[in-house]
Amino acid sequence: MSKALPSRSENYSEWYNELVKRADLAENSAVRGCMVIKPYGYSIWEKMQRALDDMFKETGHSNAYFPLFIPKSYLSKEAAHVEGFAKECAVVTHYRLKQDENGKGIVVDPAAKLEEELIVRPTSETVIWSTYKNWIQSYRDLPLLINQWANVVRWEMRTRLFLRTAEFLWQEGHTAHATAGEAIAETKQMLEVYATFAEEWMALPVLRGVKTPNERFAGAIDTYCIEALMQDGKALQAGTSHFLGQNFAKAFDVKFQDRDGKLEHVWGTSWGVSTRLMGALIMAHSDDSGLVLPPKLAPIQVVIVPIFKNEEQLEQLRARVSDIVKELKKRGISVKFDDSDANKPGWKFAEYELRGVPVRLALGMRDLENGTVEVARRDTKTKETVPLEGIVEHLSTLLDDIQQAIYDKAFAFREANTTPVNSYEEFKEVLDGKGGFVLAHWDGTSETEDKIKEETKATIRCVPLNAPEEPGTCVYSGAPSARRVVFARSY
RNA sequence: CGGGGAGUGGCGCAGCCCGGUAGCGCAUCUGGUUUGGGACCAGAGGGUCGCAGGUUCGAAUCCUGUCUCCCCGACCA
Repeated sequence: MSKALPSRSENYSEWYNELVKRADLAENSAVRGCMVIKPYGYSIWEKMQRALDDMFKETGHSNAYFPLFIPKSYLSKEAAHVEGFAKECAVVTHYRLKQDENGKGIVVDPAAKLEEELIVRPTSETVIWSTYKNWIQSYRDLPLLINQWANVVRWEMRTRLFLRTAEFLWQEGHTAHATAGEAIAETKQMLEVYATFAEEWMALPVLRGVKTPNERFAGAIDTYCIEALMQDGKALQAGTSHFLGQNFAKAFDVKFQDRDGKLEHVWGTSWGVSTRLMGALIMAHSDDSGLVLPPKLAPIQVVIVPIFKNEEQLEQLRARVSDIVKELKKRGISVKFDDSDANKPGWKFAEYELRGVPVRLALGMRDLENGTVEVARRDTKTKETVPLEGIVEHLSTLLDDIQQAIYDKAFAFREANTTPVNSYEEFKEVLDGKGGFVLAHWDGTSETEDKIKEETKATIRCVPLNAPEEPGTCVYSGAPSARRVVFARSY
């Protein structure tokens, strides 16, 4: 508890692991690959959920819930889809346990074998489309705009808290439309929702782009994504939005009658973000002292630490602070007054820094006399003494400033770590040096992408949506290319 | 699935090589002194040493088996 965090420069992944545990966000569970999200971590996730859910509602979506279990036969209806997920599915084969006949413990009752095995959902396209078949008959039933908040299971070989766990929490939107154009518009709209959320709430600049066929979602025609850059120079996919074409409509026979009375398959989309966003949030902003949280997602935005020698002094401070607390709450600013006597101020300072509380006030007798308070901001670790008069107003703008400053810092970092290269030599040099996003010409073939991945471990993160036309030649094959794509090593 | 590491009070670890009945730091509890950057003193509670066998008068320590977790790699949204 009193030891310092490992530093980022020394060992980035150890820093991350320790930070997640020490800041009380999550811990490993008894089940391999699964995590326990602790109250402090979960309250950040709840804030994310709230903001996203509001955005989904504003764009016309409704929440619903579909089952955890998927009949095995459903999964195999869309060929590319099974292929993509088959290797990481948890399967339920029995429905009963019984006492072990030779004494101790319980065993699976072999008599209780399921007729058809059930898959624990790795994603819900199949159950949902099998349901949509019954919900959709006419063009009047479209568009169908549904979202669900759920847990999913993907049996990953190697896991890391928040970034890749066997079970994770997410949100998956599944929509059906009358035309391809509408579905594509929906796909792009939701990508923009994600990008806006990342930038405005998480203070995380993201690239908007399209995946190459290699990186595309199993079963999609096109996968759009937002990609963020972490402080160690590795990329992290923060969200995806898929245009499914008519793939699932055909697999599950979902048709509608159009205005002319003709029967046609509907067009689909699906889109999701997960608790992986927590990992992105942590790795993008935090430092060697602990978490740095953007005010909009911080469970506690302002913490007030009283400095006192005895109960009478604490009473005086409490009297002065209670108005401030009331005022802050009135403005929707979450505040904690830590008047516990269990720890000294210095301990509290370190602790709230570790937890990423954006602003800390320290108030002692000296301040009461002078009518001042010490204001410390987490992102810059700077302190200033300001008048108590008008402090609420001051904090309100300060929180906005911090939100912006955190974004600006992350943006500047990304700019400094985005490098155009024109040869394969340069490509490898940048990757092994500073890392980050590498902008390079690519000939558009899977073969080249695979070769580069094999040789450098870098993948094409996306073809940016706003990529300017710029004729050039592929850094690997020398074949002509119309624009640069974004390469990086990634999580 | 391959390579490495580790299972000992709530947490982090030492002890194991060389067997003798478990120790340190943090945390907890009590009392006191403290309080503007991780306080100090005194006292107290808390562990069938991952599990199962074996060797031995005696096993945290030696032997065999087994389970689990973590890290690196392969795999992968």
